[in-house]
Amino acid sequence: MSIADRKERERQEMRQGILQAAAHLFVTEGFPKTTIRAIASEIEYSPGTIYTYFKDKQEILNALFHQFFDELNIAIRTAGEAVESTNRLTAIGRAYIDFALQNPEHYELMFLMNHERLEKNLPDVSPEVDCFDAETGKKVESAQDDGSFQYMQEAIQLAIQSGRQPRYDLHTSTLLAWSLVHGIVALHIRGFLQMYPPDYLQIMIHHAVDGISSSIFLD
Amino acid sequence: MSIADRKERERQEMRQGILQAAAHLFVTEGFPKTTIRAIASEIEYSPGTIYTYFKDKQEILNALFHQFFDELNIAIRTAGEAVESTNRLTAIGRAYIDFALQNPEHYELMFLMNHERLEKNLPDVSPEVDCFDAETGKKVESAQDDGSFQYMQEAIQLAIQSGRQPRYDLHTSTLLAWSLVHGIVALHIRGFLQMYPPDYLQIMIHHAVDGISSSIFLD
DNA sequence: TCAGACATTAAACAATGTTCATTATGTTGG
DNA sequence: CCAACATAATGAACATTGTTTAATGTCTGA
Repeated sequence: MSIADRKERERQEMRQGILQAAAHLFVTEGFPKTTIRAIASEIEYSPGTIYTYFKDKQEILNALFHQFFDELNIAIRTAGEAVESTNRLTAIGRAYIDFALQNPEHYELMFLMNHERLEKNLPDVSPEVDCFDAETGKKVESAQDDGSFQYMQEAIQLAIQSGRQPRYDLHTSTLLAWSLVHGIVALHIRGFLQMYPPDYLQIMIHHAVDGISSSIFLD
Repeated sequence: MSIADRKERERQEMRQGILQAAAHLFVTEGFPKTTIRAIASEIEYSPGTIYTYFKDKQEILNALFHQFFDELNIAIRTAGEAVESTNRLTAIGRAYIDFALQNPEHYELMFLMNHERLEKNLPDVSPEVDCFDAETGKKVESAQDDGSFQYMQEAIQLAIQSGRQPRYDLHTSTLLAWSLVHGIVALHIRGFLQMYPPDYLQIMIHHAVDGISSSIFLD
């Protein structure tokens, strides 16, 4: 079965090549310029060939979507593990904002764009939601436990276990923390913070990172 | 000059008709279905006629953009003026979230979509930024003073003048408040909060509205 | 060797935003 | 009232999208 293996390998390499070209165009030229024809041209194939490896354009975006989330997760966890659990939430927030500001096109595809046909598995963000399930009444354990959001939730839980006084329940705290950092970078990327001088914006963002903790903890 | 007046009036009526048709399509069918041809069909004219009244599609979106911001501003100010200044910030936050959740397509166009060619005057959101100007060193008074963001900033200032202890300076406080509410609704509209049962999400959002104050005030 | 599976391509398709020559209509000056 | 002109509306056409397909080539497996 060696030939079939090679074929499959070549197929995956082609897929990766297409994804790489798409990601490159996406980052360097922006989304509108990332057309099927441009991707095909980048890898020096005809447009039709793309459809041998991906069902449609959305499937390419899906793949990039997951790929970018993996990058975010790595960045978040790396930053989180580098500090002790008491500072973890702040470190995560800082890493999240840095990721978004340094990879605005990634963040665009991940959180800002409207995907419609995206299969919203969100396999790498969702936290476990085991709070009261409305229908069955029993807790539902999510199979997912390696997402950034989940990790943020764990960091908050660790802080609580370390003695910090939470203002709200765990899920609400996590939502507030996530909303705060997402809100800042989303507004910034969309140009709604342009009226602030860059230096001052940096200071405000720095304060905001500290603000994550103070907004969800009493002490 | 009565005939010229009538012509100008008819022209504005046609513009309004086009905008109304576009807004209707936008809300009922969503953005992708809001094509020039669909708008033209809605008002029973040929597609080319649209270009007699608008330079291109982006100009139509610009007009809707401003129109929707006017609606948001009215909603915010109405909610704000209905309560005394101590509760104003919370009322504004609640109104902001309600507007976004009840008019997701509006919010989509206003804050979520990527406009690129949009002339970012943002004539109805921006606050005055009179903090230290990097170049000249002197404060720059913005001509703009009726935006929702500006109004939120004033509400925070009122709260401070009423004796509340701010955790950060005024601009940072305003940014945090706005980021928090925008973050929540942006994540929700993009489907990132789907794992929460709707009832529970409502409770969290309710907590979040209270959280605006507690995140920027010490007391 | 040969038949079938597969990859690649160019061409074509439909739908988009946009432009343009043509037609029609209404306005204005004499 | 008529002739010239400005303007608006139209349908056809254009370029650019994503996508499909028939044809061609290539490679694999028996």
